Amino acid sequence: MSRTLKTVRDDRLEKRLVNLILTPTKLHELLCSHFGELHWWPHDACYHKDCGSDPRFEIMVGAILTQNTAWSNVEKALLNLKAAHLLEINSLAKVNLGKLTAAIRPSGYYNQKAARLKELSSYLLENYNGDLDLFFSKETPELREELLSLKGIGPETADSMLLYAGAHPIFVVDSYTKRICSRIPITKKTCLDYSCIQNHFQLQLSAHYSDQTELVSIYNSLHAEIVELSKQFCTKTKPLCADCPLSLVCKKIIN
DNA sequence: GTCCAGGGCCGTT
DNA sequence: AACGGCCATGGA
Repeated sequence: MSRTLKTVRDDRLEKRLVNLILTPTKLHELLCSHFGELHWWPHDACYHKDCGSDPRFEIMVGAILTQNTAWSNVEKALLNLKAAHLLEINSLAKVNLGKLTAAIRPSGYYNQKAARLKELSSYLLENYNGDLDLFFSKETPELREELLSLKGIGPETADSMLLYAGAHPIFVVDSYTKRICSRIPITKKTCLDYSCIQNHFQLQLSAHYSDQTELVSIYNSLHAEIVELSKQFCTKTKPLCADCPLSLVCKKIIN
């Protein structure tokens, strides 16, 4: 086979591939039409109501508690914390470690997580006098670095806090998102690590939705949709491809 | 009984 | 840079 012929074939293949790549915008449209508009952080749960504290701090606490943990277990811990009036920066910063550990026990990894909550609340108290308005008013990249500098806060936890508590335009990548990206190619080159996926989603979506408030809303709902998709269809071991809202695109792209 | 869930840290290669 | 072990509960 001549070299030119091979190149032509490769070009065709490449063009086909480009057309078949699932963009984040398309993904959102497909999922949104199936699930409807979702907003992920469970703000309708009972511990959110009348707790007399800042819901933003509760979201930050939840972000730490849910690390590699089912949300149902996190709810129990949050209810315990609420009952003990610990969903507040000042009280959490000064509560004794044993009491805190006991309260968050149902969420698992309670020794680590207790230390992480202590670190977070102390940091906010000492550096911002517990003022979350002040804290979240900083620029996104700077804020992200600050959060990442705290022990126990990695990329996903930091980004969850930025998006869901601070309404900053940051797309959260979790194990579900990575799973979807490993099953449906979203770029020409392989893109599976945290920052590659995040950059790609943010670049593509921010070009498509220019309004910042709308962008925050899109990041929020798309993440929620990815979680639902993964839980209901694109499961870890035996995915239910037959009923999946992405089945047509997925088949087309992979085959 | 086994697997898994909205990670992240730390030590080793 | 990449990988493996570790942390721990509760529901399916």
